[in-house]
Amino acid sequence: MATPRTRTNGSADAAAPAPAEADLGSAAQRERRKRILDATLALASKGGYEAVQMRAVAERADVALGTLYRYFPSKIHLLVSALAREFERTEEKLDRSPIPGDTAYERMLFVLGKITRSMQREPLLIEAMTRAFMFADPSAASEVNTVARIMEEMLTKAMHEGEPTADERAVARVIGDVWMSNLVAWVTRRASANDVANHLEVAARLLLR
Amino acid sequence: MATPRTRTNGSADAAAPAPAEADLGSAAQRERRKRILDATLALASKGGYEAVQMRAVAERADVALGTLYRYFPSKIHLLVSALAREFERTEEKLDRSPIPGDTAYERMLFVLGKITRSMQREPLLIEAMTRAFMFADPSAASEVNTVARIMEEMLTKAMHEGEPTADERAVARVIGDVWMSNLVAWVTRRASANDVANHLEVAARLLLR
DNA sequence: GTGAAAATTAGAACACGTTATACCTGTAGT
DNA sequence: ACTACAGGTATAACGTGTTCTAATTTTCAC
Repeated sequence: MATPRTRTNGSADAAAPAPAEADLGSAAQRERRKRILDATLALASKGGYEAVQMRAVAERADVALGTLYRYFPSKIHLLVSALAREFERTEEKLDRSPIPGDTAYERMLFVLGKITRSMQREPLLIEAMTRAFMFADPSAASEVNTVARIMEEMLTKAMHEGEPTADERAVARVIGDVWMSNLVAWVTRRASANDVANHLEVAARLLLR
Repeated sequence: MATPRTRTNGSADAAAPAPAEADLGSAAQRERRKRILDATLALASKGGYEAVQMRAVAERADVALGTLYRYFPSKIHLLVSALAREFERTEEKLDRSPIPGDTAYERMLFVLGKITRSMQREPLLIEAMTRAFMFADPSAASEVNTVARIMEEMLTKAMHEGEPTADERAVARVIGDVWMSNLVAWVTRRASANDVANHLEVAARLLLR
């Protein structure tokens, strides 16, 4: 949701639509939302999930705690929304320059490598956003879905331009699944960045010949 | 860890080995541990992640809160340990009777179907354990690893008996990754049980010909 | 059996996500 | 300009995971 919602005191709002991206609201509101997400990223980059404390975010974004909750109804919504914004930016960047590589396999590896490297650059940020994504409950389904959709789009486009076949879509989804599982393993330090890269490469090879 | 640890007041004990399964400790301690895990399952089955409250677990298991924390240093450790125990039981059951099917693909689908159906039988329990698994931080890496290892074993054995090749191991890992991602999607209600089954089938087809 | 060490208990205390309360402010409609 | 009201602020309060403290009980070596 881009516009703060009037607080309906109903319980879980799993059903609330929340178009996930539409710059509704006044300029001041868009500005506030941006400050909140920026504060979230800054805190997450510095200290990971636990450092993203709602009081700290509010203070850093220069809004009241109640306002923070009006914009993002939970820490999970907040972090997953931040992740969604980052993914949107990443996708835009990817769209701007063509993906090098002669085969779908090569192009896929290129995209996976890009994401993996950005992961290594900001480990705490990734830890925070990954754990929020994975911990999300149905009330944040919309935000989580946005992220999942963008990831699938990026991986689908990695293979080639234009409409993908059903199988290509399936391959992209599987690789996305491998990516997410490995992200989780990486966050718990069960897998090194190298392990992640290797597993992704193997999966791409198995699926893309 | 099977035996309660003396409380070393160090911070994160990511390094603590905790052999993950060795029935050390007195009979009374094993009994306490069992009561705690049983209480955890009961509460999770009835109300999911949020119903597994540490005070409630302690009361139901008839131990003091401090004792609960001595056995399981966090709610995450507790739930992931419960998941590990369930997985061990599932693996034993699978080991007892041979897996039907003529091809690796068919046998894989059989095993996946088994796990998927048990998931539908206890949705709240699965929700609780999945979210804990996904949210885990490095301090619970050992417990999480136990679960991941068993899952990989089960999926590897699904293909055929005996030592798997490197590629078979890789295939099992990828299918495990798909499984975990879909569990997450199912927990947030972004995917129905049917979606999960379909995605697993497609992944198995793509990887096992 | 006895005493030391470890485990257990009851309960207080603390941290942080979340909710609630009471008041203030800016803006839109008249 | 005036008023009404949604949005914002400051702050208290609450719930649950986690930690701490001070007994008490159990276990184990001798």
